[in-house]
Amino acid sequence: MICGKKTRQCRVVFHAPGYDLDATLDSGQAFRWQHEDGAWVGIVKGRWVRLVRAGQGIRAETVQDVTSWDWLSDYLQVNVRLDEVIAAFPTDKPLQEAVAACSGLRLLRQDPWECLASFILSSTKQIVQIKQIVGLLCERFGEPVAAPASATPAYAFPTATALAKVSEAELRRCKMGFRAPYLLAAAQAVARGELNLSALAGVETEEARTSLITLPGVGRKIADCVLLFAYGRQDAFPVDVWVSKALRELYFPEQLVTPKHLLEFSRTHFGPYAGYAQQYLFHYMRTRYASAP
DNA sequence: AACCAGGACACAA
DNA sequence: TTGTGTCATGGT
Repeated sequence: MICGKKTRQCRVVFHAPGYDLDATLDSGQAFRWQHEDGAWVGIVKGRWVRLVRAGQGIRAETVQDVTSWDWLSDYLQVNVRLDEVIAAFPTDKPLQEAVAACSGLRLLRQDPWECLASFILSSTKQIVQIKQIVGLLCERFGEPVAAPASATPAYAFPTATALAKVSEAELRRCKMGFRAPYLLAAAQAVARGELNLSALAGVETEEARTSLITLPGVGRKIADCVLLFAYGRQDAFPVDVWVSKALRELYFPEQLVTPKHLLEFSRTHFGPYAGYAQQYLFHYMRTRYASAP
């Protein structure tokens, strides 16, 4: 680890051979990363971070001295043995093709509140639009975060407490439309302690899912996103329009399959890392025609 | 310019 | 239990 004392900048390199930053940071898990001249800039746990591939590793830069990098290695999940995850996948052709096409794609481990709020805003929105909404939300209601002078101003993701005080009309000005009352209700539930997000880390997946679904605007799909992307429940399998399309086209071509059947299939077919498999299928579907002739 | 987007919900049948 | 309309907004 090398720290530049004069500039207060601090750097580290995580050994992460094969880690695909582009796929991971831009695959609809997190919505705050921006691609800027070959690097990814984002805010993690209230810190400005710049990430860039460096040989077999990922170089990270912050603006403040950092004594421990656990917060970032945990977020990026650089220590997860991806080969073991993939080795545990079923060997069916569709999934193997997805794995081959998206090699190096990983699941992140995000902050529960940011993840929950972001996915409340995600319903029937394209990823670019979700990024825009989240960006506006942070700009208007998030605390300023120290960033390099040359960088654009940075803001932390607004806390539940901060958002709980905001009016629905103000939220709607962030272009979130009918999702505004949902976000506000979630913020208030968390701020009041009616929903303890920290406590969810210690309960069974099904119980955590039930708790999340009590929130208005949070159904099975959004709950599973939070369980998978924030709580590391790798058996959670969010089925959105893309994953639904992937399952239908790749596993049940020319067949009528109910959503319930798809959910049942997802629970039984993909094994202990079903959530990981889900992310590969999602990204595969979204990118497979992108570079086609 | 229609169509669709990492859905959820109330209500109908 | 399963199907349909609605919600708000902007990209493609």
